[in-house]
Amino acid sequence: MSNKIACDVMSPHCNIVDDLRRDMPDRETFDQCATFFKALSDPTRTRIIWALNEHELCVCDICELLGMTPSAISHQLSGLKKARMVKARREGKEIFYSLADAHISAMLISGLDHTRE
Amino acid sequence: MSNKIACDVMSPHCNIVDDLRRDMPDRETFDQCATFFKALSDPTRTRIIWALNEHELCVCDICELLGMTPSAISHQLSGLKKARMVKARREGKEIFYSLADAHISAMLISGLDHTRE
DNA sequence: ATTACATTTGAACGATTGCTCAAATATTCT
DNA sequence: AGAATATTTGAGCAATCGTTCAAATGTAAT
Repeated sequence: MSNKIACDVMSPHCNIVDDLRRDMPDRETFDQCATFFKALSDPTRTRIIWALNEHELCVCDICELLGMTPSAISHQLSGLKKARMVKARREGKEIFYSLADAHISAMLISGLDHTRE
Repeated sequence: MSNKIACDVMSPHCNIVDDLRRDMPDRETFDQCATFFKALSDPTRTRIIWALNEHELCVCDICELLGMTPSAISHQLSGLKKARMVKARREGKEIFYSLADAHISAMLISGLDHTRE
């Protein structure tokens, strides 16, 4: 932060800011929270999550549904898996994906609801 | 999409995919939904939204609270405003920001709850 | 009018993202 | 073993992101 502080330290809202600082969750909480929302911040991922919420699916089902490359889908799934939003199960040559827990789909649903006002 | 389709069109999950395709909301719905979540996908923005949910604040209050430049905060606020998550009100030299509607804070709160397990 | 303060703006930057492509890996069938 | 299918992996690339910096704008006080 190279600029000097924008407003006077003795600003009238000084105590409000102090109160907020006391109550505010720590940085790491916000970091994790933002990471969680990031999983839902791309339309390809929201479509994948929507689909997996309806049905366990293999990579190739998702490719067909979304009209995208196996590679593109696999990359996204691996990100979602690393974020623990999705889990995988092998069955022969296919790998079936499903949602890791209910929070994610609940969040997506309420995001979709909000979108449709 | 330049690769050939990954799996056989006559795959056993063919009807499932067809069913999903029928029920799936359209692309634009997912685009808007992802845009909504994108607002919450960065820790600076989640902290701003958290703070505004507690109190209407001017830019400079937020700067002080987060230890960031007015410019950085202003850029983020302008993004949030364009996404209609935040509204502004001028009072003399200061501009006070507050949340545009209750959905946003509800979403953040449940994200934070999920984060803390 | 001039100064001071609060905020915005736009260019510039390094970092990250989402995809493609080609190659690798894993599994099944013959 | 060898071919076929399903998926993953890593490099590469354009696009976007979040911040900084310098300059502009808007408002109030002197």
